[in-house]
Amino acid sequence: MATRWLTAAEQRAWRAYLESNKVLFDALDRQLQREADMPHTYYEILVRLSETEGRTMRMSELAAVTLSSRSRLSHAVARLEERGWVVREDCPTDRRGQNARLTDIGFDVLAAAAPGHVETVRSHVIDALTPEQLEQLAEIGETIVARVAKES
Amino acid sequence: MATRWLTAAEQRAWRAYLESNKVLFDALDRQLQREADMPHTYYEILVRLSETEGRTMRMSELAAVTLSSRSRLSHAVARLEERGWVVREDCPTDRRGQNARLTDIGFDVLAAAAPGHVETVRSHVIDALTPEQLEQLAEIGETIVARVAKES
DNA sequence: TCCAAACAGTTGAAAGTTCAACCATGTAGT
DNA sequence: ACTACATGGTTGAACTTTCAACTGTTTGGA
Repeated sequence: MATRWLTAAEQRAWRAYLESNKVLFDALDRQLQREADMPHTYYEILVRLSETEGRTMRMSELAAVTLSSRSRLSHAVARLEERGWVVREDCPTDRRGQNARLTDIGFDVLAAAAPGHVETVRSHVIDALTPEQLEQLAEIGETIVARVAKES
Repeated sequence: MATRWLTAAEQRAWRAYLESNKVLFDALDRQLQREADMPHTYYEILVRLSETEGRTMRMSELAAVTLSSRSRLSHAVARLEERGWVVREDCPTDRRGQNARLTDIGFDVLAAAAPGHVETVRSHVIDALTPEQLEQLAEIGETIVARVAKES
């Protein structure tokens, strides 16, 4: 079957999406790296842990909610543990399992990093768009997530 | 000044955007890696070169249009050169300069990779959204790009 | 002409990600 | 109980990206 190449309008949308992603995550990563000495993925791990009861989560679940592979998470948590921001503990109910727990130091680090990060997200994205556009963005994002999940 | 945290609606949009990005680029990278043995960034380099007169571009310009650092591009082109997909040539008008040129082999590799990639982009994004949503996405992306450029 | 600053590009080390292989534990079926 | 398979998680090697330092070239004045 012949390839259905993108039309001009489709290309415009696709390239705008690609470009906005790159410049945006570049900026966010740089900001976090500069002000909090961590990449965005690590920030997300800390956020998820901080939002959980007991600031503790099973490794697999943490990998699932942060959308990272178990391998990636394992390496990442190893680094976070070196810094004392997270500790690993044996899971009491499943001897295979490990829990990652956010330490008090890790929580403080996150609390210190959050305002700068949120401010950047706001100024680069949230405050740049109208409420209607934010709603559209949510719809579009959710549609893509659902579609990709279905395809693969 | 007190941090202006995200409202529920803002969080929904932001997290949907984050999540769609991750699952989408994960899927795209995996598809390209599997079917064409290259990451998405390399694909973009080949595309840009293929679209240029003479399939040749100055390293700095190529870095600019692919939104990558000169260092990153330098490493990437080194790998592409090892594979014979690109060659570096001295720039005739500026002895500091280097031109990257897409080889015939590189062009063929790109031509072989493109249909599968476009098909994936279509099925995961373009065909999942309405024409209105694509237009919205273009607007949103362009707004973010302009904003980030202004901020930094 | 000479010098300082800017520019073009590369390099090596450190950090993050991916992939496949691996160990240990749990689960289901016979 | 035994076997086979699935699950939870880690590891090391290969690869990509970042960062800072570096070489060589050009440019714009004194």
